Amino acid sequence: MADRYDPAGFEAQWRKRWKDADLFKTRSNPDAPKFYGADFFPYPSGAGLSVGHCRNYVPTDVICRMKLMQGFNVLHPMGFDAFGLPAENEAIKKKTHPEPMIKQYAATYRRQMELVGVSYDWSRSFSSSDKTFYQWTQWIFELLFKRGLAYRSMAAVNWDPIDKTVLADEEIIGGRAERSGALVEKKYIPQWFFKITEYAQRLLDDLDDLDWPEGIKSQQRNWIGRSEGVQFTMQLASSATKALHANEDPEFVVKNLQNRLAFEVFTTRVDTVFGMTFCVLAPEHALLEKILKTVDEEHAENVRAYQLRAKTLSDIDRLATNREKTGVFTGAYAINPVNGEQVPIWVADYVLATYGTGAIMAVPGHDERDFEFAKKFGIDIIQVIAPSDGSEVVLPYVAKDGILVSSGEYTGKPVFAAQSELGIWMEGLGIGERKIQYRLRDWLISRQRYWGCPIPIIHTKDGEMQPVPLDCLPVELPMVDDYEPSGDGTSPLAHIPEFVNTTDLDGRLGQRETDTMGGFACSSWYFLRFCDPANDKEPWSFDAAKYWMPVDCYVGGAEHAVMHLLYARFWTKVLYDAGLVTVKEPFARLENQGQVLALTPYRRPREDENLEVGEDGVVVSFADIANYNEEDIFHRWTRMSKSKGNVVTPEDAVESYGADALRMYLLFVAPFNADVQWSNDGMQGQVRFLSKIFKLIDEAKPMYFAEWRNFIGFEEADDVSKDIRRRTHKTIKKATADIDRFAFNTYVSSLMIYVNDLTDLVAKHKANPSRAFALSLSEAIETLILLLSPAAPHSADELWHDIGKSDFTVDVSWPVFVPALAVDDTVTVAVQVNGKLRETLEMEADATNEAVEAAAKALPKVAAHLEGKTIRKVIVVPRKLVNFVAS
RNA sequence: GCCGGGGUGGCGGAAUGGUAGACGCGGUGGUCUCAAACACCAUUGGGGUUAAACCCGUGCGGGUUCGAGUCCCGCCCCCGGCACCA
Repeated sequence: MADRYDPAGFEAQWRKRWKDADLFKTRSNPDAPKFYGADFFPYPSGAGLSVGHCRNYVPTDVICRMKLMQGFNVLHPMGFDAFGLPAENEAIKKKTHPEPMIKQYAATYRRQMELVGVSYDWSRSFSSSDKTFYQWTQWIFELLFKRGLAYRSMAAVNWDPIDKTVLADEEIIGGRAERSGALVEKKYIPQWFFKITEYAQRLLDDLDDLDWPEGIKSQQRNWIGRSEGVQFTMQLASSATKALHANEDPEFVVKNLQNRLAFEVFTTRVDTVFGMTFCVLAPEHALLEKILKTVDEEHAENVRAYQLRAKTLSDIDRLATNREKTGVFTGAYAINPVNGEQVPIWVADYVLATYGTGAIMAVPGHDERDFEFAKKFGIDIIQVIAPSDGSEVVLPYVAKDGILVSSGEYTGKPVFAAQSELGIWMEGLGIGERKIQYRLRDWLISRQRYWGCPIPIIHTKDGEMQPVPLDCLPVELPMVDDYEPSGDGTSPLAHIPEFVNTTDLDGRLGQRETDTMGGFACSSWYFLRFCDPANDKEPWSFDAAKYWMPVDCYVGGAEHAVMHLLYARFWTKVLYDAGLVTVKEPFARLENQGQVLALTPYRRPREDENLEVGEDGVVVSFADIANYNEEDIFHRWTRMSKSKGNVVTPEDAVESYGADALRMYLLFVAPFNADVQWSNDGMQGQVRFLSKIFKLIDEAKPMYFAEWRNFIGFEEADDVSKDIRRRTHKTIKKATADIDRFAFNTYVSSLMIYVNDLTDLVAKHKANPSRAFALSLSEAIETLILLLSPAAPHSADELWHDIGKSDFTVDVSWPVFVPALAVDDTVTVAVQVNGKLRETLEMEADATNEAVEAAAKALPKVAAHLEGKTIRKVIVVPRKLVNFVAS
């Protein structure tokens, strides 16, 4: 073996051997447990992979390789999220078609993934744009349609005037399109939705049992946004009857106003209902039309003008933070059902048409927003909740800790009691009900774009919608030259007569739906297809999904915390309800990797320059730095991206340092979920470590005895051999547990410690090794190589081969921890006086507490600190610590 | 503002309530070399000392405990998400 570590000399060779042996083909040993490890479905961008992407794939690979060695049947697949806007936009830009383009990009991704030695089973790979895949995406769409979970509805959508497409709410950041940066406009067109709201409660409840990061679960909970409250009816009082009922019994009033105009309000604070001094309708509220007919012209005019303004205001203006409240009085009044009081009805855009009922009761005494509004327009503000301790408060008092005041017969009741009693009272009267409201909206799936999965629906002459018969699927995306957005808001497919014109189930002329599905549809079930990717009869066989699901470990970026994961959970639940899968949740465990940041040079902007959003300087290329004054250049850690020119590719890294060094570096540099700062020095450190291992094994090889396992039990162990075995088994325990808990940095560090220790021991004993030493060293060498194998598989196989083995390390059993061999003979005991460390003490591991205490007390330093003091108490933690409490 | 995650040497980071700073990077000194790079050895939280002893140290202020980076209370700062959700 070369004494210099030379990855270029062996890494490629091993990759070829793995491929020739079809080493990573999914195995199905009937007696073995299964492990399904998956990475998020990547879009294969034209820029190719950076080392940043490897930060996702390498750790998943490590845990999958370990599971493989532990005897699991491992499903470790990779495929490509090929449909969607990014691909389409790039193809347009490059004046090519997305189909061949994406194929080529995917091939590059695959080549790069193979270059770093990731153990995917490529025989199971597919792209979401493959007919054999999207046929089943359509199949599932129809399943949803038939179950009443897919519907079409006229809806205000977010129109991106640059991409000329409709955006989901989630694709908009601060009123601008996430991708194009365009100011988003509103547009009304018919849209397809999935009824995810029907699953809101289950999506919320089932989060509890998932082994996911708390932050992600919490984001999903917020997104679903459950709130409990009361929805009740507000009757309108005409201005003529305004004074009429002022002092009458509320129940009488309510009963006698049944035929009037009315609207519903939802509140989570029904306990504050006696504090209502006005109510507010959203400008889009349907009832306004009717209300305006009952009021004088001046008020009606004002309201109409306000409605118009609200409509033309872009979302960015309307939702701008800290914006002053606006609104107008309608001239009409509504009746507070609990006390018969009449309150003015206002229109204001701080009430959202899309949440709750689009109308609220306003209690300025106990709600910040209502308070602000009342203050501005001079509306009464009254207090109906007071702190339990009787203290004075400044309104608005929004805390729920308190009792009701000035609230009729409810005065004196605690907030929580009043909430439930008022709810029950209203239910009894039939004017309201206790209700649960969700913030979650239905999932908008339509895209008016070409490059997506066609929605398999036929519109008949009578306006009926029929699902395309299952045996006619897939509805193929036609291969056309011109697929650019039509710019009129319809899909490019709408302009292809051969596609649109078809016959319906009854043989009459019909038209195909021309919208395509957003990419989230594909990524909501691809993990099921991996279970049975070649199936041409059904999307997956029940048994295959039953065997492999759920994904045991799902790894990807936290940026998909809400959308992808929520949608995939939703589809899984629907499929569960349909009896097609046996799991209610697709991903048992989720891990989010951190990003890889690169140090990027910037220059200070010139005075007249406009900066990119969120930037405080202009990116300069590394080559250009020399052209600027030193004081005008500064560096930032930013995400690697092509536009910043700071990308390090796997090719770069592998060429300079080797694939294993790259893998080791990514694992070691920081905890898995933390962002890391790319460093060539860090890479060099891993090269150093790997070459240390090669050197160690080269040194130890003369003492290596392949049959150690058959003899080690019969040889009397000396202190050194016991020591080696102790270190070996402690390292097995630590490495195994660390990989399982995604603590890859400490896994690598435990190997470093192990290598350092072994190197010292070998140097010390190689001149005169005992037989016991050689045997335990042989165990150590094999263990080291095997423990290294998931992280640095090329090196491990090279070393394994070098000590005379002919199999691949992934085919060898993972080392087994033997607790008895890891037990310490002697331990270091910390000796404290009054909690301060004064000395340490070597003791036999089985020394009694008394012996330890006596030995500790006898230590000169300890004795000095105890001098002249009385020992009040002695705390002995066996094998760890003695603490003398003295004064 | 609300929700979530964090704040530990020059840097990345270790640490079931029990020896803070494992492991690595960088630095310093040395060996090798004509020289450099690589590599190797030693050293490396701050103060203090010839060397020790000793003192100070995990964002800040309190508390619980024999003992707190770790638990509790109150703040400050950073990162991510949501943002008029009634």
